[in-house]
Amino acid sequence: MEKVVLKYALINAVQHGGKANPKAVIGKILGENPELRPKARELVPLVNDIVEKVNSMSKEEQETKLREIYPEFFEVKEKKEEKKHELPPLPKAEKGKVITRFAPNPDGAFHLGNARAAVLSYEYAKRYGGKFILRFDDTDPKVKRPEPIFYEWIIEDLEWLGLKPDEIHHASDRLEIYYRYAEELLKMGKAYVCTCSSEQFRKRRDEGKPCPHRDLPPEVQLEEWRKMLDGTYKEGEAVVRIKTDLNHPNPAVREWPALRIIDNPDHPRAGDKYRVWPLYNFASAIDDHELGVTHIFRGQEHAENETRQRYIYRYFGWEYPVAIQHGRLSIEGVILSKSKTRRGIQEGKYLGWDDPRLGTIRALRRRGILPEAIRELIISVGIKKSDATISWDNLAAINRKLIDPIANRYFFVADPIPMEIKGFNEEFMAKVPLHPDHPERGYRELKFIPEKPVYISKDDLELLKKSEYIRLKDLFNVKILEVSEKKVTAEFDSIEYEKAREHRWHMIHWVPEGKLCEVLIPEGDELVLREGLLESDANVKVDEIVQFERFGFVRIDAVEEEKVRAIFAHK
RNA sequence: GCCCCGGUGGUGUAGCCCGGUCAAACAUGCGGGCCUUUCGAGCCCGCGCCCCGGGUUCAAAUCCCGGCCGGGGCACCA
Repeated sequence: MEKVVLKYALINAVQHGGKANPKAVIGKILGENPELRPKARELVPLVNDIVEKVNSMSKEEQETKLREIYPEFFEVKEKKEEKKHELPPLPKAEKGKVITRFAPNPDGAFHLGNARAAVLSYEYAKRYGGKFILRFDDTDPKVKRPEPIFYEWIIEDLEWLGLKPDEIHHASDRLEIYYRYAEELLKMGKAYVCTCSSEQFRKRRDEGKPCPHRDLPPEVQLEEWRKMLDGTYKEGEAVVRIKTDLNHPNPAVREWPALRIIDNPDHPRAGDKYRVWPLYNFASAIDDHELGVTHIFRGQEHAENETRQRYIYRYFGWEYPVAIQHGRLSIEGVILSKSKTRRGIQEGKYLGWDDPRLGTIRALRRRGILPEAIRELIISVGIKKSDATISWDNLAAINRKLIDPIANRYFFVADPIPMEIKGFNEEFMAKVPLHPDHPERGYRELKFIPEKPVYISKDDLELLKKSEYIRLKDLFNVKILEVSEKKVTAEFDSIEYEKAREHRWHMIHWVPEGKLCEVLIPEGDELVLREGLLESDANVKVDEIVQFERFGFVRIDAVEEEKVRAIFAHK
């Protein structure tokens, strides 16, 4: 045993600068030799002893000794396998039998926060060879009123993200189904029609007392239910409640409401055909069962709803799906809230649901974020109950890796300033690859003409003030003579790139002439507009993601006759 | 007020269920270097974390209790 202890003590000492830590040594020994665990108590003094001896040796002695008793230590080493971000296995998941669903209310655009549930649902369904269902939970024609356009957008955005649903359902098509189950529950005495005012009801509920309608017989309940359906009761006058435990510790789950009346719903799909509408918990509970959903992914805010919905599952003897709640996902400083977004659009602050400052999927797409980047981000964030606020850097880093190889390079000069160059009297064609790592993609050409200025960016002015020489990238080296906000004067120095490198001269981009280009840069709540010149040879197309060298990656948003508009993605 | 969740470097995640191989991993960020006709990419080095306090144990990021902090729910919203 002493030998074993000595070995680990030496290893520990060698690994940690000559000083072994007895606790770590014991841990290591017991970790790798579980059969010694019962003897832990005897081991401690022994280890302390040996560690003390080891620590009094010099580093060289330790190493020599270790080499002598355990030479393998020096052979193995390294081999650090990188494990990819991967989702953990799903509980109770059987191959081919996993059915997940994404159930948005089409009352606003799909955003990154919603995407978390969608991506997880899709990824797991795919992983287990199951089915992914899109269900529009559009049962509130009043407060969170669905709008036709969002039904389309959600499908579009989902497909853009690569999450094509296997089935699409609309809760608003399924009212008859909810009615049937509601009647069933009324007959079973598990639900009742409550005509209390909400204040009255809340008071009783908080005291744990039943409402007077609760224990009326099923015949009466069905009679009342008719009156809800046929219009005898008006909006706000009656509601179907699910019986629960009146003393449930959380008053919020007691006797929760299942269906209510909306007088003139004017629902975008169902019109005025129905006046009794289910609430979220009722519709969702019924649908998840009816559609055979096995695994539910949803936000933490729904944790309590599971408790509510389980009552129905218990009454019908159904098995509740595996429900996984995740925390909220947001991006640093980006507004995701539908109501705030809507308000901002109405006030004219945002350009629309795809304003690049927003966190909607459409906005991210418009900025040049790739769907894979969003998926990767969400998968790396994983299933966690705590909220996650991702930084832009993080998303940008993932996205950059994806777009760097595909984005062609161009020179864009923001806030151009003319630079007059003396001392070079021939035309000179700069030939620059579209992508430095992929010359096979071709070249772009920038022609220098004597007597005509080239344009450089105001952003580089500081650099020019500090340097005596500078290289115009892919052209030649110049000596700076005069610098002002209006004009820069320079003198040709040399052509060779090597000279610039040798002297570590800074390199800036430039443009002999160009087309007008504006770049929209989202900066927090501001949308900064930068205007400048894009090299005239740039054959960019709408939707293309390119890199403006030394400026950043952008997505081309519009190409007009005389002007290109781009949206800034990230550095 | 009542009821649920959570808390690991600046940020995000892994580890926690089942205590030891965690002197805590990965990515991003930041600092430095190499390479490179971009301040891009790539490569190398460095920085930086278990919310606090008790308890259990030979041993706690991990289990238990208390506190603090954060998020969410308490709608005839989803």
